[in-house]
Amino acid sequence: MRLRFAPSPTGQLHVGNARTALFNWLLAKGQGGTFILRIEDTDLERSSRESERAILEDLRWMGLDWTEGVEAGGDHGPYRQTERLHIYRAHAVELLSRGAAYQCFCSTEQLEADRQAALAAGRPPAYVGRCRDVPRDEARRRIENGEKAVIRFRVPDGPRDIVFNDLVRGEVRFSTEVIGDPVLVRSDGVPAYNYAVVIDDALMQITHVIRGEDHISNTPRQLLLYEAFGWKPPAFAHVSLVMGPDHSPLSKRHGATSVAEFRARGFLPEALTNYLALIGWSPGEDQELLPVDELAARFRLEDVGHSAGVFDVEKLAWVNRHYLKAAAPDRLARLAVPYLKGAGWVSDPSSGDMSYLETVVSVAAQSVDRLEQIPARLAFLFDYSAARALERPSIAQEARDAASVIEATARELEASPPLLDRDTFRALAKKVQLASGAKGKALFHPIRIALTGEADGIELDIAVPAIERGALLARSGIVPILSARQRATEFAGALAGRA
RNA sequence: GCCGGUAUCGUCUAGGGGUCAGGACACGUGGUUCUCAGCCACGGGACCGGGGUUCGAAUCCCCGUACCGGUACCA
Repeated sequence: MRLRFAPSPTGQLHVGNARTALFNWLLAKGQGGTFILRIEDTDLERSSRESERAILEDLRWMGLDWTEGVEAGGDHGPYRQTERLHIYRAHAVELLSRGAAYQCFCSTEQLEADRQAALAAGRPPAYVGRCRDVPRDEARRRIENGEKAVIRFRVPDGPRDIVFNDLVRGEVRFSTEVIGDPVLVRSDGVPAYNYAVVIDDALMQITHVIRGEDHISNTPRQLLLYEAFGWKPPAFAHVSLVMGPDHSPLSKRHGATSVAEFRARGFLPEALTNYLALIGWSPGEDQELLPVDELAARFRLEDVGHSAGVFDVEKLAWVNRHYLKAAAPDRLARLAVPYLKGAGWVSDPSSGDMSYLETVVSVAAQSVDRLEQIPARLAFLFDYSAARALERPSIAQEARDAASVIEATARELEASPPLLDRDTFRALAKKVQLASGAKGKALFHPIRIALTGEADGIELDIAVPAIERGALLARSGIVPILSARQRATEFAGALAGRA
């Protein structure tokens, strides 16, 4: 079993295409097949090496590795279409010599006029075949005179149904009557998609073509080409497209659409792949969250749904939360560093800094949707300011009402060693309770406000020791973290100053 | 216009001639926690419409409607 993903390097890898790539990869992985990566860069104006590089990076990030193709090599290369021009040329010459293809000199203006006329008459706007019967030597003469021509495939005469068994949709049928002679080679000598794809899939011995539904009506043309060459066509499977919430094709105005954007927002690759697999396919047994090798083991084309699916960012976020909770602390810390740098709190973390970050990041990761939200969750550590907190009316109000708790906290902390674990913190809270008479919410919430500067956040039992350990960090690649004692003193002072 | 495809809760889906039409996300209510998030429990919510076949249709067939794709010297 040989499968391929063949993107055009004309922009970022779109999640819809990523899903198509994933389906190919899952099938190859699950069935012990080969997954091949080919680059379809025949659109010279829009293609770029930069896009190709970005797409390859996105695929690798998702874990969709290939053992044959661009940058991997293989026996059926080259794997970039612009490096295969000689191959397409040779096969076009063969078709021409057999009369299965012909040169067409029609101008674009003429073609457009034909199209409008056909539309007006209620006929399919297919090429009328004006140049079909230009004699071979006349064609040669015109070419020698410098006239531009495209090479068209000669669709066999007479109405005939082209039928194929689509592995996800079942039998699909098209009449040759609605198929105009397709352009194989453009006037600049570059092959058109429908031609290059057939040559490549055949020569690369692709056995299963899994692609987007937008290619389904190309399939009969391609089948005709396989027939003309006497080649056995691969099996085809057309998967539905991914839509936006309004059920129109997923596009920029729906927000993020590319794999790179989701990565930048802090989605984990295993979350994206797991979620993408769930659009139009179900692993069964009411299970949804499965490791990728398990997905591959269960994946079957026959189980792929027929209808288009809406991309649901909320559900992706839920899947991501699941994997965020499962991720190893050292990995989370590493992944969070760019975001913490972005906030200006981390520059060049030492190994001591990293082990500190491991503990705090992995706690923060328990309660966010995405890595991008981790800085906000950890702002209490790196960006504490009593004065700034008290500028917020609700916090100022609560602090005034609980002034005795805050003062007691500052006083007790003066005499206390650092609160490096939850028990030490609890013991201090107990002393504050005895001194102030407050308990429960009236006790802990003012302490939270004074020590974190925020009204909500991670559990105090964890937050306070994190503050204390941060304050003890050697001068490092992390901004200084104020100790609980400093915070309580600063807060009580600021509160008294305002009164 | 023509050709092709598709249709189960708001969304992703399971199922499929007789089911209380199942699960997940989201949503609502309650519980838990100093707080947010989370977690737990409970709850509301669907077979596109019309015909036909059948004892019985959401399921099979036909028609319609809606949506998506194609109709390129784009892929």
